[in-house]
Amino acid sequence: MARPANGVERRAQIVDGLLLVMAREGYERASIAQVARAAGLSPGLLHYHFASKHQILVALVHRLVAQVTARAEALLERAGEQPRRRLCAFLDAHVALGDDADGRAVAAWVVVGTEAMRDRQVRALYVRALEGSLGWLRQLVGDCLTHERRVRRNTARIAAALLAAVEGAYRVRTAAPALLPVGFAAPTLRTMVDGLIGAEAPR
Amino acid sequence: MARPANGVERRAQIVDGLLLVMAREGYERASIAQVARAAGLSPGLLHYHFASKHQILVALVHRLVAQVTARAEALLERAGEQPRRRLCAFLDAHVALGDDADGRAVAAWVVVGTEAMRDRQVRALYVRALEGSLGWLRQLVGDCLTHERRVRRNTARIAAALLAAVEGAYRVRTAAPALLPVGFAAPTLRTMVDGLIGAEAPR
Amino acid sequence: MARPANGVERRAQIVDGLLLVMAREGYERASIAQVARAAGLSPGLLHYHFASKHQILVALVHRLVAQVTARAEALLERAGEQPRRRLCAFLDAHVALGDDADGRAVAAWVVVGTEAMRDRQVRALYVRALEGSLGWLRQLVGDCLTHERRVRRNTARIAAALLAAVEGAYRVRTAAPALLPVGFAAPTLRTMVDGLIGAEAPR
Amino acid sequence: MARPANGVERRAQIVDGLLLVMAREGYERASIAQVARAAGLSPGLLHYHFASKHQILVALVHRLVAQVTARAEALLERAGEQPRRRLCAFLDAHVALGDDADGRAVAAWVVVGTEAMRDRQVRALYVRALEGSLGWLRQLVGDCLTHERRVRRNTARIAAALLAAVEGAYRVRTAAPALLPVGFAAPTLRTMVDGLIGAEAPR
DNA sequence: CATGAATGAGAATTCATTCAT
DNA sequence: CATGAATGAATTCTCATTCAT
Repeated sequence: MARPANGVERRAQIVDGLLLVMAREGYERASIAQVARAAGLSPGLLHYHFASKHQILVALVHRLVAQVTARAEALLERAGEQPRRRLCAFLDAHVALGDDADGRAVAAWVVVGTEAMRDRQVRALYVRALEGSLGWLRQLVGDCLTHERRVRRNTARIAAALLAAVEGAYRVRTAAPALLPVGFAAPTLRTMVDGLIGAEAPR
Repeated sequence: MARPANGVERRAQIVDGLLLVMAREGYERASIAQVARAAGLSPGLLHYHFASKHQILVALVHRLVAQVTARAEALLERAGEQPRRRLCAFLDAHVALGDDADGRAVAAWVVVGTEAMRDRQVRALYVRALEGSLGWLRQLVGDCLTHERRVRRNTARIAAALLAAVEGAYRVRTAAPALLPVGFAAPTLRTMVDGLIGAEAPR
Repeated sequence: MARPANGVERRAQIVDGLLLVMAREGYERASIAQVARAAGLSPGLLHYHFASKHQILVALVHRLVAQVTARAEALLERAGEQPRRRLCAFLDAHVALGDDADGRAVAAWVVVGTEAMRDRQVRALYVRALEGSLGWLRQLVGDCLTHERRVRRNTARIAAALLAAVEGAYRVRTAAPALLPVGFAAPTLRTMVDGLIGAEAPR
Repeated sequence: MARPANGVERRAQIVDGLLLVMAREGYERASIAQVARAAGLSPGLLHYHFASKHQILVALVHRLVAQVTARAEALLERAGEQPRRRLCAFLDAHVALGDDADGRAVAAWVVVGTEAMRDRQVRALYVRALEGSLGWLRQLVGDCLTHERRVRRNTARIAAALLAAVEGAYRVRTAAPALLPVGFAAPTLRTMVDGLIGAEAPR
């Protein structure tokens, strides 16, 4: 047999490279050469495994979405049955990020959101991801309200507020980390949950 | 006099051009030629009035900040004395945007936030702007709590949550307008205010 | 005023450069850098005046067609009324080419014909040019037959035969000049005319 | 035995692949990867059997020449002794091509002719092929004239005219099939034969 | 023989910036 | 001030060729 097939690993390696560079430089300035260097590969190889730089970006978006989804599932698993705990676990999965890798993933996600403005395919994936999150949030918020015997009239609005706060926290932390330091977003969102859920009238 | 006004107008025209193109294409892809066309000027002239493309971006950031500041001041002026009304007026100044020009300004602001990741100067301005907003929010939230005789322990956190929600609303609306349509962010933020302020314990 | 507008001349210069290089190397191998050098311009300037290499090719095709058309018109003008002389003048305009510039134009035309195989736009222009020639040939051949009181049944076929011979003469001369030396194609085509017209039955 | 036949087959397969792709894309744009795919082989294998892409082209030229030669011989065989019939049989071998494979071979031949402009080796083969055809045509035209007791002064010219018409018919049919549809070239060439031979003076 | 990953040179194209007019 | 032509570096992408397996 020949040099063993390694398409999957290489692609992952390349996507990692883009993640790394993009978190620092943004998408446009993440040149193929830089990404290749970050991945420890030759520039030509990137185009052997991906048709275009754009396709690497698409693969990266897929990966970021899968990552946060997996994280959320894991935390929900451990969170048990209590609705408030589940809601907070879901939010933690998104914002309670600590190490450098997380920071870079968040930065990359911020860049992705901006690229979504002008790129159909990225936008479609980005919107789908947000829709997914919004769906989860509605479910989890609704569960809280039901469990606490409160009116559910504002479920959608509360979910949207939480989603916006999560996305905003990413942005703020990435560009202005001093304003919203690591470990600050999670309790802030808990305050939001307490306020938003707690303010709903009993049924 | 060498007509200094002309310089000011021209600069404003150019900044407008960048705003327009950047809202569509992002910063890197907003070429000088495109910006010049959008501004109705010749490409060479842009480098007569600005030393570099980067300086146009800096001027644009200044302008976006000034715009939203002016807006907030105007709304606060009209809001009267009632603290809740003042807080909501400030938030409205940020998110209750309706026409196309506003949409483009928001999109440009989102791009600015992403450029802040990699550009010292833009970051400094962006952070200062967020700090300014955060300061106002702390003040206004604190006023509400004081006025309603509630504990002020969570003031900073509530302000941060509102700031994140505002920035997040920009992002979501720009890339996924269907999820957070125009006219939706403002009431959502009012729900947040009601929840976050109302949940604080009486003093 | 600024550096004087010179778009037309520059474009012509660039098209000349492509003609020169393409006659030697073919279209694909005629790199922008080579064409620029041949034209005495910087590579970037080619893309200032043309959106793409392909557009230079299109402009070149237009020019080659215009050139041979002008040539044919001039010769027909001088040929007078006699139908045979007019037909031969038209054919001469196509094949009685002598100097180096002509040789390069013929070589470029051969390359164009091959590019027409895979390029819509070039094909459209090439086909239109051949249709034009065929139209003229039908007219001129028909005139001969009428004037000599012969049946006109084979007009189309004779015209097609002459067109094929002309295009074939280009090809053969370009790749194998020894087989069909300069100054040989014209009398050969006269022989064809004599044979093809002369063989038609009297009416 | 190390299965030498395999090598021959593989080489033929590869040449087929080039023929296929080249008829569509031209030589430069026929990438090794495409040719390999068309041949159902792996890219690496092409360079095991051929030292370079160029060598595949050379092999293809050999094959195209051999094919048309074999075709001509077969038709001459069946044409019997009558000189006119033999001449027409020879021309038919070249232009009376009907199926897709023929069309592709013709297209490839057109490409070869253009590559001959800039490639010594290809030019040598192309010229030799044309010389061969021209030799045959001179012979066959001469036989006709002799048999019909006509002067042979124009033999070379008539042969050259027929050769040009054949090569031109290839070109026109490939790029502008509507102008010279399949099944049209053969009778057109017969008209030429009739005209050119018939016009020669009796001896 | 066969595979397909890997390389690196070179291609077209873009574009901020400069500058002659 | 204003123009738009000109430059050259950087970028993405292609591809013949090599080579480890």
